[in-house]
Amino acid sequence: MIRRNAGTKGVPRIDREIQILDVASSEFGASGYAATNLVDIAAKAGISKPLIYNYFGSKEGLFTACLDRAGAVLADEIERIAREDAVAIVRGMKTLEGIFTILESRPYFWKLFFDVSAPTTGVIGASTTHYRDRITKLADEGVTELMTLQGNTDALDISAMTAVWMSVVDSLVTWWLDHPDQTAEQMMQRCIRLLNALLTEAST
Amino acid sequence: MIRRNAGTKGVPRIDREIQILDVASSEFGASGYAATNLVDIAAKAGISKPLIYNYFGSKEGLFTACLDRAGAVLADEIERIAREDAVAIVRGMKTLEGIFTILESRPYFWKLFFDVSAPTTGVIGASTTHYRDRITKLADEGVTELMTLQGNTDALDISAMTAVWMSVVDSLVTWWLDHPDQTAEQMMQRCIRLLNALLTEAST
DNA sequence: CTAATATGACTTCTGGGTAAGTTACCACGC
DNA sequence: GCGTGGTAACTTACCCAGAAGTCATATTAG
Repeated sequence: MIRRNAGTKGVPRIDREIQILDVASSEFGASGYAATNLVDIAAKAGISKPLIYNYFGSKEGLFTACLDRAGAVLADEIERIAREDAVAIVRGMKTLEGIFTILESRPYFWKLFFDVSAPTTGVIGASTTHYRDRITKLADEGVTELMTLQGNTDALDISAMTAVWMSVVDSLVTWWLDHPDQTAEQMMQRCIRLLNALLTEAST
Repeated sequence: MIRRNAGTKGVPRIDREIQILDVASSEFGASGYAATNLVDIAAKAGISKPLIYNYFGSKEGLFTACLDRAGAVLADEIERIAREDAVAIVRGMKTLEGIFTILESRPYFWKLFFDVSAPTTGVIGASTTHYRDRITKLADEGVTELMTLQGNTDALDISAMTAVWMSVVDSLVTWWLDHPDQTAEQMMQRCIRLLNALLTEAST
């Protein structure tokens, strides 16, 4: 029997993997792990489902690969910024700038680590926890610095503040997604204005 | 044939519905729509799956019922607070307090409206949009007040600030879910401390 | 007796996963 | 240059577990 579309199309495995990961990350990020199915991903990538299985083994494997790629990129960048010597709010703003830059072309990266519909066990749970911890640790570090300057060293307060901070980042990225005409520079200026509005309002 | 568990157990429909909605809301809230299955919900409610279908028709119907109940409770409370005369940050804190109080015994209510794994079409999409819009409108109103006091009436700034505010609420609720021993009162005190830390730090 | 509450056992269908084969390319001997 | 065999890239057509949804029937309160 003749299979019109069978056979190699000359795309090297590494390129195809990246292409699949791009599609998968955006689908997983947009709809969550459980609501995403591999046939759709394959269709959007212009390939067939078994190719995904050849390269990633399973749905879990694919998701884990997405997590590993996104986690490495994000954590590396945030770590780089943390090594600079800014503290407290200035450090926060610098981190924000770095994250905006990283996420500009791949906004869904961030969402992968906060997907409630993904398994919390097995490799996915392990990978999620690993990268989320790595990022959270850095955020926690910055928040601890800021809180300590205020004499507040309560672990729960710091933990909650860290969660809020991460969420603020998330919301700004999401907002940016809905306003793609904005540049990174404009986003930064906006953040400064918003911060000032909050601070000056409170001082009255 | 003898069916041990068949027959009424004397539980009126309305009570059973509430009981099912409680279990379902917490399951949907914790794992997302797509990752939740009705057999689990039935098991946790101590009933059989067909009873859910008798009362709610479908998985969609059950989720919609969860949304309608949670949405009404949340939106009513936030509207009530909006009618008070607090403005700016004070209004924000009062809203937060109201939300915490409402959510104390049912923290998953909030999550239902921000479930990316839920369908965006059909009755679920309509209900989600309806309540989310109702809540967002009130948030927008409060943020506009605050920003106007600063002389900032830029629509994009207000829109971004609203997104950040909603996300802050979301993150606090999520954090609370991870720390279920905390009371609404403790959450409120914590928020006040966090706000102060931010404000005093910035003024130095 | 009747209506409401309730279930066991079924069907249907979606979506994860697989077996087996097709096509293109490249290295190598001649 | 030219068969030829090995390998990498790729697909069709299928299997099957599990979750959505249905039906006929059982039990009991009033």
